[in-house]
Amino acid sequence: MLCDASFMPESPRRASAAVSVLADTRASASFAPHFMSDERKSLEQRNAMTDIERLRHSAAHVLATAILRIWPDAQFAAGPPVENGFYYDLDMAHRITPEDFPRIEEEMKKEIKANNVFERTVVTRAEAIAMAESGRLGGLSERPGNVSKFKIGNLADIPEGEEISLFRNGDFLDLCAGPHVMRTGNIGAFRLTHVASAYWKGDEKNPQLQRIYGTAFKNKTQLEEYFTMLEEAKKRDHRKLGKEMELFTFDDDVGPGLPLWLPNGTVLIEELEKLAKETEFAAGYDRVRTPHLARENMYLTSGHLPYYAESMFPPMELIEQHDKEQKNKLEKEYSDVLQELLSLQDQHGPDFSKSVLFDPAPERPEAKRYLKLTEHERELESALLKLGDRYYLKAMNCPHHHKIFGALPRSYRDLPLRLAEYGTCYRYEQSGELMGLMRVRSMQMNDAHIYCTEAQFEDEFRAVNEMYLKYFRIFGFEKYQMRFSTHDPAKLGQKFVDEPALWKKTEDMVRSVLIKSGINYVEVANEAAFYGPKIDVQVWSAIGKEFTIATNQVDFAVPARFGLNYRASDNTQQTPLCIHRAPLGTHERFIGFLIEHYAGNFPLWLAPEQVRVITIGVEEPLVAYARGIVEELRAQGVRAVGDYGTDPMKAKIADAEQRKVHTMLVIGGRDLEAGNVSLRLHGKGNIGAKPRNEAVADILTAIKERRA
RNA sequence: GCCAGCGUAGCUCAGUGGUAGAGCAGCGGUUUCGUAAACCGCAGGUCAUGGGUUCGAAUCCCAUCGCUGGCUCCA
Repeated sequence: MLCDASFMPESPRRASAAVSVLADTRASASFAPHFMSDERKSLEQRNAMTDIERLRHSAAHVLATAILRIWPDAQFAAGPPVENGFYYDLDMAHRITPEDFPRIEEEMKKEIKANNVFERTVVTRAEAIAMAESGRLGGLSERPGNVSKFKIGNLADIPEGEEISLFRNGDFLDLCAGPHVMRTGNIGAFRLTHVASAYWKGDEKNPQLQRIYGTAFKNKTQLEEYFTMLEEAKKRDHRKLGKEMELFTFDDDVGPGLPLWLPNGTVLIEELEKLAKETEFAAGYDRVRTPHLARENMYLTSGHLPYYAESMFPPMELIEQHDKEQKNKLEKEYSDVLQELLSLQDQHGPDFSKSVLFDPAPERPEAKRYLKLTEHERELESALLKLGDRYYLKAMNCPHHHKIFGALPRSYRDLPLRLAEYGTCYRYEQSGELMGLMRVRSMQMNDAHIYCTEAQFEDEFRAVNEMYLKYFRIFGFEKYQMRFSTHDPAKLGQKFVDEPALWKKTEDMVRSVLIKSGINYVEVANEAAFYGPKIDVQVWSAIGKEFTIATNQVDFAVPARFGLNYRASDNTQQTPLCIHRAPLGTHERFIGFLIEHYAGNFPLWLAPEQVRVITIGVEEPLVAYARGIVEELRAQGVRAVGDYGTDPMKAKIADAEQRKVHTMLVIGGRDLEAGNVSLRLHGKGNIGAKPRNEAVADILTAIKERRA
C-alpha cells in the first residue's frame, strides 16, 4: 500500500505496550493516558500493577457488586484499571445512564463500608467453567440459566498451565488474575464518571457492551484534586480557547471537520508557514504547488484505490449520461468476473492461479475458464478506463509530488531533490472520530518529499530530525515521545514490502541517526509503514488524548511503483529513496496543539494581536503620540492596534488582558512628556516605563528572534 | 460507523407543559481616567431542523443534522 495513512499526522497510531512503559515515567503522568496493551497481560505483568491501579481495579469489582445488587441479570466482561480510573464492561437489559449513577454509587459505598476482604482462590479450569456455566462468575450467587458467557470467553484466553484464580469480596465472585487491595474499605474515594459502549474484546464484529467508567483515589482530597485538574485542563482545551480567541469556527453548512479559519487563526497559520518556508529554504528545499484533486487513475497507480477509498471523499464523476449507463453495465460485469475468479481460487487452493498462469497448455476445464476470465478482466479494465473520468480530492500529497519528480529526466546531480508544499488534503474521517482541530477532514500539511540516493539517505534523514528538534526548541515542547516503528520480519510480503535487505539497512540507518543525535525514543516493532520504517512524534492534548503531531518516514518502495528513476554516475538508471516528512504536521492539528501548549498565551511572534497601545485619556496630543507608535509598529509589520477610546484605562487593560494581547503600551501624560511608554505584558502585569524607541526596538527583536 | 449525553441571544448560562430571561460582548449617550472591568439606555432569539402529542410545547414523543465522551477505524 502506497503512502501509509499513518504518514499523515492526522492518524494517531494505536497505543503499544512499549509506549505505556515510557508514558508512565513521564513527568506529566497525571495526564498521560495509560495504554492497555492489545495483547493479553501475563500474570507477571499484572502483578506489577501500581498501588493506585490495584485500588482502581478493586473499585471495578465493587462497581460490579453494586450493579448486581440492582440488576442481578448483569453479565460482566472485563474490568481493568486505566489511566485516571477504571471501567467495567457489562451486558444487561437495562441501559445505564448517568441518572443511575447515584443509585450505583450508594450500593458501592455500602460494599466499601462492609470492608469485605478480597479473597483469592485458585481453581482448576473445569471448576471455573462449571462456575461460569451456573452464572456464578461475575455474580453474587448462582444464576441458573444465566451463563457467565464472557467469563467463559476469558477463560479460553488463559493459556494452559497458567493459574486460574478467582477473587471474592462479600458475595461477589469473579474470575480475576488480580491483584487487589486487602479490603473493599481500602478504596478511599471514588466517583462514576461516564458511560460508553465498547465492543467485546475491542473487536467490532463482537457485540457491543455497556462500559461504565469511574475513578478512584486513596482519599477524598486526591479525588477532588483530580477533578480540579480536569477543570483546569478543560480551560486550555483548544476548542474552548479557539472560540474565545476567535481563532477558528465550524459551520454546519460548510460541513463537519471542515474548519473555517478566522483572522486571528489565520495569523497563526501564516506565521507557521513563514517559519517553515524560511527553514526549508535554508535547508535546500524547493517549493512546489499541486492541485487539490487528481484523476482516479493516479490513485490506482499509487494504490490508494481501492484500499484507501473509505478514507477518501467520494469521487466526482465527469461522465456523459449514456457513457455512465455503459460504465455501470461494465462495472457490474467486472465485479462478476472478479467474483468468479476469486471463487475459482478459493475452490482450487492458494497456488491455483500460479499453476494456471505458468502452465503453457492448461488442460483442466477450470484452468481454461480461469484464463478466459483473466483475459476478459483485462478487456473490461481498459474499456472502463476509456469511459469518463473520476476525480478524487487528494488525501495525501505524495502522488502529486512523485509526478513532479517524474516530470523531468533526473540525474544523480539533481539529488537530493527536496519538494516542499503546504498541501491541502481531504480525508473522509468517520464522523465519531472528528475532534476539534485535532482530527478534521480538511488539512494543510507541512509536507515535503526528499528524493535521494542510498548514500545520501543518512545525512538527509538526520537533517530532517534536526529540523524537528529545532522547531521543538522554538516552541519549547518538552512533553513528546519519538516513536520509531520498525517492520516484523514474519510479515514480509504481507504487511511489509518484501525487501529484507532494505528493511535492515534503512532501519539500521534510522536507529543510528537517533542514537547519534542523542534522541530519546521508543522502538515499536510491526508498526512501520508498508514501504519503510518511520518515526512518529506523539504528544498529548490538554485533556490527555494522544496524537501524532509530526512524522518522518522512509520509503524505499513507492518511487518504483511510479516508475521514478534517475541517471546514476555510472550511467545506469536507479530508483531513488524517498523520505516523507512533516515536522509541523498539519496546520489544524499543530495549531490545535499549540493553543493548548501555550494555553492561548502565544509568544510575541505568534500572537494574533501583538501590541495594543492604550491611552490614559483622550487628549489630542496623547492620542497623536499613541497613533504615531502604532503606525511605526505597523509599518514594520507588527500587528499593533490602538485603543484611544473613552473607556477608563483599567477597562481598556482588562479588555486587552482578556484577549491575551501580548504587549500593552500604556500611555499617559507623564509618558508623553518623557517620550516614554509604560510596558505591560499579558499575564505579567506592569513592567514599567521605557523610552519609546527602546520599547519599539525590543518588540522588533523579540519578533525577529521568535523569542519564547 | 456504533453506544450514551447534549443543542435556548455572538459567548457563558437560567428557564422541565401556561406571555422567552440574566451577565458579558455589541450599539448610543454620559464619564476623562496611571495598570484586570465607571454609569445610564438600546438592540439582540422560528429555543438546531422537521414532524407528532396537547386547548397550549423551549419543556413530552419520533426523525434528521451537529457537538461532546467512549468504542471502532486510522493499511
